Parts: sequence; structure tokens; C-alpha cells
Amino acid sequence: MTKSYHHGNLRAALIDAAVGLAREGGPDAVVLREMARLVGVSHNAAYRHFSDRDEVMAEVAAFGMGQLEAAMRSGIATVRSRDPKVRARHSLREVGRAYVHFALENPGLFTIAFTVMHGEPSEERAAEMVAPYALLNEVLDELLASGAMPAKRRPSADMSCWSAVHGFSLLHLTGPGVEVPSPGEPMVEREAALDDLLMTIERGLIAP
Amino acid sequence: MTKSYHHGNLRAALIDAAVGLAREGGPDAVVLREMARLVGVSHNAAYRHFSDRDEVMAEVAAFGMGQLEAAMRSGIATVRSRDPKVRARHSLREVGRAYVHFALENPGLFTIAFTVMHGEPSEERAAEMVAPYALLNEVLDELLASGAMPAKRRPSADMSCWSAVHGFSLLHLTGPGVEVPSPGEPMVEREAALDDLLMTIERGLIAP
DNA sequence: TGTACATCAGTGAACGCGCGTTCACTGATGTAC
DNA sequence: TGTACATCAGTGAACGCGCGTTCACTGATGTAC
Repeated sequence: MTKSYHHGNLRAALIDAAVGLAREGGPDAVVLREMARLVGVSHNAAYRHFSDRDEVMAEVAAFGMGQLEAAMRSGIATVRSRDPKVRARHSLREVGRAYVHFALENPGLFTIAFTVMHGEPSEERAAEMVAPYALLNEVLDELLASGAMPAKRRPSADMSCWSAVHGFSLLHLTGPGVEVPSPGEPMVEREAALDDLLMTIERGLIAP
Repeated sequence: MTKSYHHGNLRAALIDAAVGLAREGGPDAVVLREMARLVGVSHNAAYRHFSDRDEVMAEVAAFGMGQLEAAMRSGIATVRSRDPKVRARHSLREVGRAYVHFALENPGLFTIAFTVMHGEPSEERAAEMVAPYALLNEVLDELLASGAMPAKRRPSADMSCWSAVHGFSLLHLTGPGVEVPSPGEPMVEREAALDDLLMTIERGLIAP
């Protein structure tokens, strides 16, 4: 692992740098020349490993989606109940809460993940890019199977849930009254609003 | 109104051009030099009427918000029922539907409105910038007053409703599986999903 | 009604920005014999 | 174990992009007397 002419693992190192830049400054901060500077390599060396800046962005987006999925899984893992209906309802809540928390704590990665998602699936990474969505659907299947939700609600339930948490995230990220993320009252209010949102959706899906 | 040296109404003409560019290409398309080209004036003439590109953007954003509010009012105006509870519920639905339709039909204006909203209120335009939000709150007040919604739901109802329609809009605008806006099946499916979303929120707010 | 002058609105040339990308190159590595 | 050669990974210089913004300017307009 000497600092020789050949780096040895430049591709991975560049992605690392790109993720770091993405975390700090969002899409616009992912700059090829800056990545190279961070890794200590000439500004065009990246072209040995990526055809494009877009390819780098796709990599960062896939990483972000992976992190989001992991956060959602962690949320589900906190659910303790054994009763299938309760368990499914709580899983849905926690998966939503995790989604919002991830977005608010990782605005750069979150934004890039959805910026890139706008384009085509990029083939290889396709499964990774929709993993969070797939996980939500698993939870909704559980909700349906448990009998907590009427069957006719299932088809559009994914869009409804996703819209709610996605909108909540973006309104707090780029919406009006940009709250400073200080760990004070606003944080408490935000969590209360999030709780209410999650409960509203849950009632909406479950109510007869 | 001769095409003399002095334009006479350059500021308004430039805003017009900016709105046109915004409609077609979103934030990045609002380019000072292009505005000037469209109006037929030198590329720096705008600096007699705006201090900044940001000031132009704020103007476009305010226009967009005004249009959004108008669209929401039109939605409310379609409600026919006399019964207060039914009327309030339908108003909420229609205001949400109008929000989503406006976003999907005017992606450029919608995006700029929320991009600019991220910054500070820009003083003069502050009221205009939050008009859609204020209108939503009027409808929710009506829902509360009619007795259709429990009082304890009121405080967070605005964020819940707004999150849902905002998220739905953005997922269809910049989300995965970019549907081509052809007037075929996908449009029908999208409307069905939107109906379900609006009903889910409504049930969630009303359910005991 | 004229004239002098201040003020306003638009002009043309220029700068600097920092990037993504390409080109011809050089240094390092692996493989066939 | 050596040597020739192909291949791979990183280099340094350069281009073009198109913009926002500033500067010193000129043409048009309005107002005081």
C-alpha cells in the first residue's frame, strides 16, 4: 500500500470522496476535480474508472439508497410487538419515521438519490435504487396479510405512504421557514408533526 | 408604443420573459441574457430594473405561487354541496387535487416557487409566497368548524395535508419511473392514485 | 416657446469563474518466451 | 531468471462553455427658468 504511481484502489477512493462531498453540499458539490484533489490524484484520473460525471453520481445515489434502506430496516427492527396487526402497523410507522429522519439527517445523499432516480435505472444499480420502495411494499403486504387493512386499499397504499413521508421530508428540507436544525424546540415540534402525519396515514389506510 | 430607445415597460416585459423560460425549463432556464434576447434588449439592461438574478427569481416564484393559489381557489369553487361537513371535506379534496395538478402541469413554475421559498421571504412578496398555505389552513378551519374533524387533529393537519400532496407531486415530477405525460393509461392510473391519497388523508383526519 | 442641464434607461466591451472533458504523453505492471 | 513488449493507470496542458456581473459610455426624457 505504498503511495506509488498506481493508486491501487482509486475507483473506491474516488467514490468515497464523492460521498463525502455529497453529504456536505449535495449534488452540486460532487465535483470531479475536487474528488481528485481529496484523493491526491490528478484531476482527470477519474476518467480511467468512470466514463462520466453521471456515472459517479449514479454510484453516490446507489450508496445513498442503500443507506436509506438500511435506516428503514433499523426502524423496523425496533418494533417489539408480537401481534401481527399491531406489528404491521408499528412497522409501517417506523419505516416512515426512519425515512424522514434519514432525509433530514442526510440531505445531500437523499437529494442526490432522488435526483439520479429521475433518469433511467442505470441497469446494474436498478435493484439498489428501488430497495427502499420495495421494503415499504413488504411492510404494506404485512399490513394487508395481518388483516389490518382492507384489500382494496393495498394497490395505492405505497404511493400514499411514500408521498406523505417524501413530502414531509422535502418541506422540511427545502420548504418555507427553513428551520435551523438546532436540537431545541423546533426539533420537538417537528417530531410531533411527524408522529401526527404517520398516525393520520395509518388511520386513513385502516379505517373502514 | 414605438420601438424607441426607451422600452417603457421593460421590467414587466423581462418578468414575462422570465416566466416563459421558467415554464419551459425550470430554474436553470431563467437566464438573464436569454430574457434580454427575448425582449430584444441588451444583455445587461436588466440591471436597471433588478439588482440581481435572485430578484428576478423571486418575482417568478411569487408569480408561480399566485397561480398556484388561483388554481386552488378554482378547485374549491367546483364544490357544490351545501352541507357544511360535506362541503369542507370536498373542499379539502379539491384543494389538494388542484395543488397536484398545478404542480404536474407547471413543473417549472412549481419548482422555482419552492426553490426560492427555501430562502428568506423577500419581504414584499411574503404574503404572496404563503398564500397557498394560508388557503389550505382556511379549508382546514372550515373542516374543524363543521365538526367533521376532531379538534386535536387541527394543529398538525396542515403539515399532514401539505406533505401528502407535495410528496405526490414531486414523486411524479422527479421520482422514479418517469412517466411520459401522454394522455393515456398512466394519466388515468395517476388520477386514481391521487384520489386514493386524498381519501386516505381525509379518513385519517376524520376517523375517530 | 426656447434652452440648459440633471437624470434616467439602455449599450458594448470585458472579466472571471470553475468546471467537465479531451489530447498526447509517461511511468508502472504483467506476461510470453 | 532475464528480456521484449503490450497494456494499463495516472499526468499536465489546453479547450470551450455560457454565464452573471461590472465598467465607462451614449441616447432619450423631463423640468426649471
